[in-house]
Amino acid sequence: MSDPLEKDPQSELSPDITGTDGRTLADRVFARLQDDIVRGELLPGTKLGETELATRYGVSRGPLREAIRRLESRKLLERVPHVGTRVASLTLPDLVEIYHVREALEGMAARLAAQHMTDEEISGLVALLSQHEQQQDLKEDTAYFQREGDLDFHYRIIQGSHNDTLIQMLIGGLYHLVRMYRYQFSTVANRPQRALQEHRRIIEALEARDGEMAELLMRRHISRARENIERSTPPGENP
Amino acid sequence: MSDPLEKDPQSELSPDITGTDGRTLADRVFARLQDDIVRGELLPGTKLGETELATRYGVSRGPLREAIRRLESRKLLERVPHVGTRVASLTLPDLVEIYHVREALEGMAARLAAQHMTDEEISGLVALLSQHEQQQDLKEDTAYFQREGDLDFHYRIIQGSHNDTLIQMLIGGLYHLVRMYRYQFSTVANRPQRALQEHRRIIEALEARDGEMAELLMRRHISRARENIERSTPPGENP
DNA sequence: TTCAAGCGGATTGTTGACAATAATGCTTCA
DNA sequence: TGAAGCATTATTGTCAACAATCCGCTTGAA
Repeated sequence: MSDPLEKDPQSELSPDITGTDGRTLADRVFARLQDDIVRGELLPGTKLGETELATRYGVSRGPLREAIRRLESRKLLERVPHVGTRVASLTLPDLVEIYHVREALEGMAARLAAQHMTDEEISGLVALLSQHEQQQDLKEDTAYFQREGDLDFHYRIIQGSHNDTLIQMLIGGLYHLVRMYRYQFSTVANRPQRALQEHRRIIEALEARDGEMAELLMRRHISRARENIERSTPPGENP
Repeated sequence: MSDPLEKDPQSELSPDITGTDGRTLADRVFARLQDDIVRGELLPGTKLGETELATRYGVSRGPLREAIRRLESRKLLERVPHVGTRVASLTLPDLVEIYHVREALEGMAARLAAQHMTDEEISGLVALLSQHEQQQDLKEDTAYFQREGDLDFHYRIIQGSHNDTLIQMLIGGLYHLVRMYRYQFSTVANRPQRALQEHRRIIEALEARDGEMAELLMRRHISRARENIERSTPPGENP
C-alpha cells in the first residue's frame, strides 16, 4: 500500500495509462491517482493529505498538487480551500445525472459513428459482440468481463464517432466516474441478456449506416440502464 | 498590460468570476487567465512563458502552474511537456465538433428544463426574449448584446435543466471555447431574425412542458447554427 | 554551400522551506 | 456541568532556488 509509484503491477486495462514513463512526474501521479480512485483503492470520502500522498507516491507536493487540481476538475476529487481534498463520493442522484448526459452524448456518438466508422471498425465491433455472446453462453463468472466488456463496447462506438471533443468528454471525463461507481458497488448489469440484444441491434444500425436509428437505439439502451439504476436499491442496502 | 491581477476593471459579464477575492491565489489567477483568453486579450497561438505570466499576474510560478493545468484540461491551453504552453487555437473543424456536442447536450438540457424549470424561471425567460425582440427592433449596434444575449438565453435553459453535471460540462467547459471563438472572429449570428423566432418556439415548448418538443427544437436550432458555420468562410477570409 | 554535431542559453520540471489559515483540544468562567 | 474563548498544532497555500530538458546557434567538415 505504500509502494512508490513506478507503475509496478499489471496495467492491462485502462488504456489511458501508458505503463512506461515518458511523461512528466505530475502526469504520472495524475494517472496513478486516478486509477487508484477509480479502482476503489482509495474509497470515496477518504481524506487525502498532501504530504501523505506525496510520500506514498514518492514525489514532492508540487506535482501532486497539479495532479489534484486536474482530478478535481474531472470531479473525481472534491477540494475545499484551506481544508483539504477527499475522494468524491457519488450519490445515486449524481449517477442518474451522469446517465442523462451519457444518453445525450452517446446517442450523438452512435449517430456520428454510423457516418464515420470505418468498415474495419464495424467488423471489429461485430467480432467483439460474438465474443460477448460466447462468454454469455458459458455463464461462467462473467461479472468482471461483462462489466469491462460492456464498457469496451461503448468505448469503441464513442471512438467510432471520430469526434475528439466528444471522445474527450466521454472517455476522459465521464467514464472514470461510471467505472468508479461500478467498482464501488459491484454494480453489474442485471439484465445481461437484454443488454446484449440491444447491443446487437445497435450494431445492425451501424452496419446499415443508419445514424438516426443508431442514435435512437443507443439512447433507449442507456435510458433503460438509467431506469434500472433508479429502481435499484440505494448503495448500502445491496444484498 | 502589466498590471497585477487584483481584478481591477469592469467585470460585468462572465458571471463565473467573482470579482472579489475570498478564494485562493491559484483560483484567482485561473479565473483571470481564462477571462483573458476568452476575451481575446491573449490571442490564440500565443506562447505563454511561465515566468512572464507569473510576473504579469504578480504571483509565483506555483499557483500559476496549477491554473495552467486546469485550463489545459478545459482545452483552453495546449501544453507540450518540456516545451511550453500556448493559447489553444480553434480550427473550424474543432468548432463543428463542439457544435455537435452542443446539439446533443443542449437538446437534453431543453428536455430536462421542460420538466424541471420553475414557473419563475420560465417567466424570466419570456421577459428576456421580449427584451431581445425590442433590441432587435431598435436595430442599433446590437452585435455585442445580441451575442451575449444569445449566450444568456442558452445559459438559462441549461441552468433550468437542474442537472449539475450537464451544467458543469456546458457552462464550465464548452461555453468558454464558444465565447473565445466568437470574440476572436466577431462571429455574430447572421440570421438574428430567424434565431429569435426559434428561441420563441423553444420557450413555447417549455411553457407547454413538452420535453420532447423542446429537445427537438433546440437540436434543430443548434444544428442550423452549425450548418451556418460550416458554410461560412474559414477564419482569415472574413471581410 | 550544406549538413551534422556540439555547445550555450533559456525555459520548464521539481524540490524543500516558509507563511497563513482552519481545525482541535484545553482552559476558564458562568 | 456546559459553553465560550484562546492557544496550539497540523495542514494547506505560496515562494524562491535547484536540476533537467529542449531549442537555436555556432563551428566544422564533406
